[in-house]
Amino acid sequence: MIENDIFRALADPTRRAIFEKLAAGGMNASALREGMEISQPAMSQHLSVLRSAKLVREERQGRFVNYEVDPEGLALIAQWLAKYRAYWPARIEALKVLLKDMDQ
Amino acid sequence: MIENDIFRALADPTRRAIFEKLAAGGMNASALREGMEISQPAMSQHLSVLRSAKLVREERQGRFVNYEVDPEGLALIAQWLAKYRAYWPARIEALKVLLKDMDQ
DNA sequence: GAATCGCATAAGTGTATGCTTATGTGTAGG
DNA sequence: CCTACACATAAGCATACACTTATGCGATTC
Repeated sequence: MIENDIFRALADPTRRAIFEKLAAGGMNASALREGMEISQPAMSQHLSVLRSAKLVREERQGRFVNYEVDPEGLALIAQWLAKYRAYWPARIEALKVLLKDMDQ
Repeated sequence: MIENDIFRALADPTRRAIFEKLAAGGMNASALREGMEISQPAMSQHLSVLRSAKLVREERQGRFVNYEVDPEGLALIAQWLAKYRAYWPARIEALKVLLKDMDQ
């Protein structure tokens, strides 16, 4: 179940930080480690978890591996969230922003 | 960090099932257990986790405790998701549904 | 082609998590 | 009040998880 992979992946604060960093622009694993006080194997393992959750995707570039946000994971979260739209409060600021951006 | 509580709460499939059940209508803990093969303490513990994640809220009714979906948790997920709207694919079906529902 | 670099994988370890059984707490009813 | 009921909490246990160190594997570079 992919939903399980997604929520489990996001349950770890380090992985959310990695994801947020990637959201600002794709980069390789070494660049991701900069300023993050995390070992190389740990980063590799986190990226593996994010990858199987479809939150991140990789692209080999020589001996580097460039990582970037995978929209598929985000879309799946949006789908999950949409199931409960009956319970969304009418005027949450985030939703207004969301609406404005999607209307474009 | 509430984000942490939310994603950790949703990382468990049993808790997502409980949440989904409550989304169909509020009910007490005993009613929730029906058809779920889960012990009474386990249910109580799961509800406690969902409660501290603001995904569920309680309302005492005599010796029963009625549980229902708390919109606050869902709104927080929406906020988190909104941060990455730049990566949402243009025409995901779920997002269209989402947009349609939020408009008007 | 040997060394180095970027990254993945293996194996081991402490801690968190979800369960269990047992017990506590508060409310309703006879 | 005394019992029964709905639920919460405590304590213990097996497993999952995030980390570590060590090693493997391609790809570049000299």
